[in-house]
Amino acid sequence: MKIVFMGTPDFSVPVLEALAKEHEVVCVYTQPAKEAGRGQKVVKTPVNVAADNLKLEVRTPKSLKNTEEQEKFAALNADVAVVAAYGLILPKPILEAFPKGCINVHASLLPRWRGAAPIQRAIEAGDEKSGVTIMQMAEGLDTGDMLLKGEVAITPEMTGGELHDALSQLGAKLIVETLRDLEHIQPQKQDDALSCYAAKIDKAEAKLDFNLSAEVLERKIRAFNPYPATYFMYEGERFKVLKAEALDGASGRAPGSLIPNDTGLLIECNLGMLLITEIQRQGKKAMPTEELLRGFSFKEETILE
RNA sequence: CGCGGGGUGGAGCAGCCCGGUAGCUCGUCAGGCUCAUAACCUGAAGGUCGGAGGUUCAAAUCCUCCCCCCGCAA
Repeated sequence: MKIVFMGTPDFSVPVLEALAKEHEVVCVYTQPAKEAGRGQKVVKTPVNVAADNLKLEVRTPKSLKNTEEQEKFAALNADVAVVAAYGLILPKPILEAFPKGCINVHASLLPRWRGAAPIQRAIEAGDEKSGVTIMQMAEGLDTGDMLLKGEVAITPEMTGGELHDALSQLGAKLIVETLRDLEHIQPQKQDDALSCYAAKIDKAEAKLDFNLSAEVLERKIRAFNPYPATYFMYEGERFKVLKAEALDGASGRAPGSLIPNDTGLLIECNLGMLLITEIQRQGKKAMPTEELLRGFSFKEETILE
């Protein structure tokens, strides 16, 4: 089949690569390269880099709302467009440009977790499973008819990064299957009553609030690992928290208090205690808390805010 | 030229501002104690202080350039 691929971050790359193996990818749409990172260098998106390696044509329009871009898109005369975390709203003329329309690879078991950050939200909410849904795109936000689904169990230790990678691989596998059997698949409507939305991750959420329970915090820490990574402030310095264990019990101290102990960095929460097991100081690499504590000490009477 | 932190024996840190024989916690090795131990005691090995220049009687410490790592912000 002739396919137009639309995607942007790392998540989309395996999907593009899988498609390129079996089909003719006539063009790749991705977000424009922009200034990013230290030194504000202009950086191409991961999909752009992958497409370059595959020697595919790349287009990076800032918007698809104008008729000129829409006509250029339609002129590709593809059979279908595959969209995976592209990051742009697709107007109706785009959705209807090709015979098979636009098919989306979404990182959740729809209708649960429509929207921008389904991977992190699923872990944060304590879901026991996540997955990928391949769907026919419609005008609403992730509301189109579903074509194929695959599940991934969320284990008690799984991080956002790990789930991301697993879903990315699964998505690549499922989109290939979907295109193979497209003629025979019966689209299924989503039950809007069961839907919920995965709001974008706000940086402010990444700061740990010890007035929450240890259990909730542990899930957030896992969900936000590796990005954007949760943190707390200690004497003006930011400490990223990558991993932790929620423990039962209480020390009787105020939430946020450091609890002296032999094991490691233990923090009182509103309910339960949090044992930080992997941590990262500013300017340092992430490391087991145990290692940091060999050369660095937190003052015992500290109460983190 | 977006802002900033850091590279010190195997690991994590201190020392650098106020140049002058390299320190702490842990690990490793040897010995001791012990029914025993990731416990305790004693001793030992191990570092051209990221690299190259410069200043100086003397540089981990001051100056210049380079390499690598990371935080913020996007």
